[in-house]
Amino acid sequence: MTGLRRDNLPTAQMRLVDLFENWSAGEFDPSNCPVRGILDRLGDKWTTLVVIVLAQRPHRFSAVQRAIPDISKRMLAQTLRDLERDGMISRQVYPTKPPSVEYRLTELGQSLLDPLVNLITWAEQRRPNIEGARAAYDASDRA
Amino acid sequence: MTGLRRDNLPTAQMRLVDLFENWSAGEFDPSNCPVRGILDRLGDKWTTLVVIVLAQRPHRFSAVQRAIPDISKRMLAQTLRDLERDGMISRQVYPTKPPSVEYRLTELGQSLLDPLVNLITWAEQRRPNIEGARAAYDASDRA
DNA sequence: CTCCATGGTCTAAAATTGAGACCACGTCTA
DNA sequence: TAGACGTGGTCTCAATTTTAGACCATGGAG
Repeated sequence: MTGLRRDNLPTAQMRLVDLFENWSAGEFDPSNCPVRGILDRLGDKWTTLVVIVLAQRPHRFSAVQRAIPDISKRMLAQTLRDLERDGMISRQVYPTKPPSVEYRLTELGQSLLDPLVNLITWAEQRRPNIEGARAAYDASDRA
Repeated sequence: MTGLRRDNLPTAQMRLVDLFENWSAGEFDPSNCPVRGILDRLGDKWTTLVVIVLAQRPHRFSAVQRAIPDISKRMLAQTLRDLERDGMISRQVYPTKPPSVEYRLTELGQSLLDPLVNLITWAEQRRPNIEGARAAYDASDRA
């Protein structure tokens, strides 16, 4: 019940309602939702950070590691592999001794930068709100 | 070497370069980066999905669970608690028997919808590219 | 009396992640 | 000539996180 009144709804919300209805219509299998499969990867804790680093300029494996000191080699290798598989970055091997490998954003990877910057900008702008809310919550008895 | 030429750089990338330089300037401690703390939560695998569900309308605990069948109660409870702590959703208890609890987006939560929709739109538009890249990668010997 | 639904918590098992050793190779230093 | 170092990783084992599902108190319906 309580159908949704779509008038007076902000644009983003309306869009989300539409999306959700479409998903639900096609017997929405959340674990099969393609958008979710993509969003999941972005939420990988390391993925966005690596993309931001590669947005500066192409990096070699160990340069990325230096830029993100607290990533383990294991996860860095995996993150880079996943990003390459998704076509977001390219991997170029130079046959020097020892061989060096350069990772760089593809056009697809570049195209992620716009929405990513939007999100970061939002996080920056809303940071005071969020930190305030956290402090208030922690000060209350629920903490 | 290869300092960055900032002319001819797309806007988003330039912005990211600036951000990164600011971060690095202040002896960038990635584990202390506030924006990262916020982005980490959004990448929580369940967080965005819950936000999308609550963007439709307020939901009760079990309604959210029905909307996202493959989330465990434990993680749903935790995700909702974290979102409440961050001031993104509000929790309203109605003293019915048994008591029911309603979760709804706050203004802060609503404000996330815009960047979130951008990201989802990007994912939708680029889905063919990404799936194509995945198929190509898996078909190659690296798989 | 029994079953259902409410909003969770708790425990044990499964999955993911992290720390760090290890590798082959060549080059630089002593 | 012997070590040590840097390259881009992989491998193993331990620590952390997530999941599945039992459980709880309450009250209403049958």
